[in-house]
Amino acid sequence: MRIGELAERAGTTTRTLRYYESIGLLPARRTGNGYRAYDEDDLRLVRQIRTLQDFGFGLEETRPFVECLRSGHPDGDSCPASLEVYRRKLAELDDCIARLSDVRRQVGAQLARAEQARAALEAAATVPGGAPEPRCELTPYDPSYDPSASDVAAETTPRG
Amino acid sequence: MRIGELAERAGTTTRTLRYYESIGLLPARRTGNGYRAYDEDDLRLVRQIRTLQDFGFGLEETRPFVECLRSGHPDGDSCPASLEVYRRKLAELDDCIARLSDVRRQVGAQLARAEQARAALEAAATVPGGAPEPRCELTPYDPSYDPSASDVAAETTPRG
DNA sequence: GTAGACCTTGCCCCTGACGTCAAGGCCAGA
DNA sequence: TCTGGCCTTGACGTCAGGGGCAAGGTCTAC
Repeated sequence: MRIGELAERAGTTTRTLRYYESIGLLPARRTGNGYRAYDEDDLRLVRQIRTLQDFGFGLEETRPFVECLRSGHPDGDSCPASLEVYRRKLAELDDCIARLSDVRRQVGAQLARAEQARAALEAAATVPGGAPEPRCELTPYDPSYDPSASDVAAETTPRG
Repeated sequence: MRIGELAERAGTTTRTLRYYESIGLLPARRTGNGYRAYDEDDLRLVRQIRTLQDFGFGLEETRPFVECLRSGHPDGDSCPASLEVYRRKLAELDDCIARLSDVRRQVGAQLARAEQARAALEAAATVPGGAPEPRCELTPYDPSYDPSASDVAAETTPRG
């Protein structure tokens, strides 16, 4: 099949598939006229990649799974390198969740303190204020708390 | 004070302060020769920004706090807009933690399943007597796989 | 009067995962 | 033959938060 069909069947875009090829993740054979040619195995590779991406894996982290599938294994996680990525990802997730929980606690404490201070002020002088319009922009969570830690989970990017 | 001193006292760089000015977060007065001039209040603003950044706030999210300080309040979170940012951040954190926890659960399940499948395979392969020796950790086109992998004692990354 | 530290603006670079043109090639149907 | 759709490569933009360097201006100390 050609790139348009693969993109449609895999639920992605042609631009994405060309990008995968450009980083060596999904090489494509070519037909006589230069068009990319894919088969059902390539469709499975793309689906494996997208599944892992939904888990927040970066593209580089999907590489062992893709290689595993391409070498003939029935599942992308049948190989030790894939299991290692799983384990590293679990450790990253645990670390990330712990840090976020700590930040949540601190921000919650700051909010409580500031709200109490405001309540005290407003009790002193009752001043009606306008409702602050909340911005509806979705700001993604920032995993770069530690600049040397590889990041995880870009779930808030509208990809799906 | 000039930009170099402010950067040093705030624990950041001159480049960062110029960047803040370029996005309108920290405007600077100018001396006759064009140098940026800052005072102690600006130092407090920068420290407020850095504190919030340590919590994972984006620069845009620090803006209400900075403007609150600049309008004369003793704390950056004395204003309703700042409180609103706190609350939105808390909601984001809760959402993010929930999603990451769910992903963690799913990845953990995948790992357990894949490990069991491998154990079964190796048990079956050991009975005939050959070493399993899977060859899927080869990643031929990958000069630098994970430059920032911290620990986990990654032994299955040959990388060359 | 000059060395050297500090300042200015401006420009290109990086990450990740693509989106969005632009200019042109290939092919099937009317 | 024309039209329209799909394909190609290439280049630039995005978002955040700056890093790094160049060319040149300014100030201070010796």
